[in-house]
Amino acid sequence: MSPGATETQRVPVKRATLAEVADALGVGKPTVSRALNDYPDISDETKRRVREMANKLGYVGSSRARQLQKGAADTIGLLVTAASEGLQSAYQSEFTGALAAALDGHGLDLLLHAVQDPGAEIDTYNRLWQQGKVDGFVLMRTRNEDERIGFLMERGVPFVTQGRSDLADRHAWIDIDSELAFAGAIKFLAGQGHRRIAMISGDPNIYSTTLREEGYRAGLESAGLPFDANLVRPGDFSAACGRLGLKQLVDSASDVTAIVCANDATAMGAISQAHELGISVPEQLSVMGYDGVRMAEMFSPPLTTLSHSAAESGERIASMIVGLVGGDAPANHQILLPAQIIERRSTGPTAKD
Amino acid sequence: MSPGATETQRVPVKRATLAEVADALGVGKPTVSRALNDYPDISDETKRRVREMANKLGYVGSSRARQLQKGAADTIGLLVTAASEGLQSAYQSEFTGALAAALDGHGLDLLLHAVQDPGAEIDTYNRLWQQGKVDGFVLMRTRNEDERIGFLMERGVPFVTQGRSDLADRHAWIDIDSELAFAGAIKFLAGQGHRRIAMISGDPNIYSTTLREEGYRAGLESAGLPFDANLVRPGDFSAACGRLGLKQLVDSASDVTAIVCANDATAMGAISQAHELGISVPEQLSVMGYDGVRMAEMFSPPLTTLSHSAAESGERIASMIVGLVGGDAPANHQILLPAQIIERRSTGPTAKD
DNA sequence: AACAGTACCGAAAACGTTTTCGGTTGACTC
DNA sequence: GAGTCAACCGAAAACGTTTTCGGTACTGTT
Repeated sequence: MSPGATETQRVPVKRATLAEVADALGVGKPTVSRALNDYPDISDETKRRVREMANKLGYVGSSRARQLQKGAADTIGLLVTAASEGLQSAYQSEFTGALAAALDGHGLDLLLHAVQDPGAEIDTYNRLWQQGKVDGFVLMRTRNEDERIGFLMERGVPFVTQGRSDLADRHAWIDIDSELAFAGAIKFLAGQGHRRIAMISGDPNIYSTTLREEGYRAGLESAGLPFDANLVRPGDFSAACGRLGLKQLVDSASDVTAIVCANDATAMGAISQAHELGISVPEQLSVMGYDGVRMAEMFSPPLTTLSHSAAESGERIASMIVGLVGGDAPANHQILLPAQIIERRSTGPTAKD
Repeated sequence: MSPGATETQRVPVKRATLAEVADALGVGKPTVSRALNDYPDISDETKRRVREMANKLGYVGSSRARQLQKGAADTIGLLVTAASEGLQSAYQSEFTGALAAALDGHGLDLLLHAVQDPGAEIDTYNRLWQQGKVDGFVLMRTRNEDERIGFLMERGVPFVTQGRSDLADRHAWIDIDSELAFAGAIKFLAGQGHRRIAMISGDPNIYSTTLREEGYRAGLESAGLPFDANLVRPGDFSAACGRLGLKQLVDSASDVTAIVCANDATAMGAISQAHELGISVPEQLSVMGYDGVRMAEMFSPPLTTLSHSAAESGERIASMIVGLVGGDAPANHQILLPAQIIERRSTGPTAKD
């Protein structure tokens, strides 16, 4: 009804400020601040009145001013490199979603940054930290000689890695016991009669790749099977390398009856290639994945895989980073979670033998 | 080697401040500020000296203080609802990665927030905006009666939606012409001899779902095929609904020879179910997806799909939101992009007929 | 020699919180 | 009735930038 009604549409509604709430109530700013933050030295009656008025005015404190004063951003940074997998990988994105949800539970937001130029990665960590846009970081997929870890450790920046590293005893991490998992996978396959079990591995720069290969090797050994270097093909966690790896294995080692893959995407690629080559899964060839992404269940055939929970990893990491930002020592925050075999229909007893 | 070496580990390195740079140079703070921001009223010589010293001291301006003064956060918010697909969906996560990368190109960061309780969604938009943590939003997957749109419009908050809405002429959006795309898909399938073409649709709450169905219908009409309501099955963009939908179609309309799906995940689910039922794709049944996610290529059989580029959508949206935050009128920012058929091996000429 | 004009720079205010430190009130003790 | 103590609140400073507004010094003009 007011004459200026039409204007309100475009005018960016001015946010209420702390001083306005204080003035409206005839009290001081600190009183309002402390009342809203539930300090003990404000009477219940005053708290009630303050909250009421704040509500009435639609007051929401400026996080910008709060950040400046408190020195905290209530935000955790997560960098993905556009070049490498980043959010392209199913597991990584499931994990990212879970992490964001878990952080929300702690009142933290997640700052997602995609770095284009790999050379600018460290700079970006530095900038986000120095600028004060984040209170800490989560690092996905630790790498061999991971320079990010040393960089952040030197500066005392709180961070948690997903995956161990060479410096694992000195920083916070969460990881899946992939070594044990792959050893278990071999045992499982050997138990189904497989004798020639190949592996399509992951990106050699990723720390966990070596562990997975060692698990494969250990599993072979404990099953009394010989290790044959020709049976482990390099990869990069993509579906494409699964296709390629399978092709190579078929050409060079046609007696292989089972393949374990570094992750689900690779396994799907391998199966897809097998189908094209007229090899039926699991009748002629068993294929196993790792991670247990949602899509694995819907693949054809549904994928047998080594599953671990992105939601749990996300929650544990969220708790950890909260602790670290609060001043906890990193060495107290190290968790190794197990993966478990989910048997579906991409594996089965071998026909040969 | 220095005696205090071990201490540096934990001491949070104090960040250099603007005043320190100014003092070190014997100039005033505004000079440093303007020099670093390349204002014209600072001599080149002074700029050089300031930059040099800033570099030497490792100075990186506090974005907290800057935000408070400038009133901008240089951050765009993206909310995903944990309940619905969120980052679980392959296309959504590809798009999110692309968006983050594109925003980076404009000097913006992306704040990713996962809302747990759907009822708190609007509150979260409100909070992030009022707090000043973000300068604007990107909304994924517009819904029917999308309350977010009205809420943000009323408050003059800059935002871009991915997908149109009832209020499409009054806000900024980018969308794929899915109606045209699905009509094209039907034409394509009809051209291969298919006469009974079914559809497994998407989440009925999502705005685009209706458009896709209308495209299906229009395609049928222009191919001279009758519309049969029993041939369109409801869905929710998941692989699970693809499985279910296919099962139902096989049971109730066994003469169907082709199916278009609301997205790739649904198509993969449908194919996986078909395989289990002993139906071969594409010999007995053609299946088509939508979105063109990366995994589609690696599926078995590789998926014929209506593809559109997440990277392009991300870039266009990034440019748009930059403009809007800068004060552009929303009505100038509306883009409809085409999808194109990528023919792979999940479709083929029908055997019947 | 006085003036206008230009190029460069600095003091102080401003952004909106939280913290520090002290001040006022009333109840309670001896 | 002076003194002590708790409970509650406010003025001013602080966080680290950017903006406003003006000031100085020099150049060139009359």
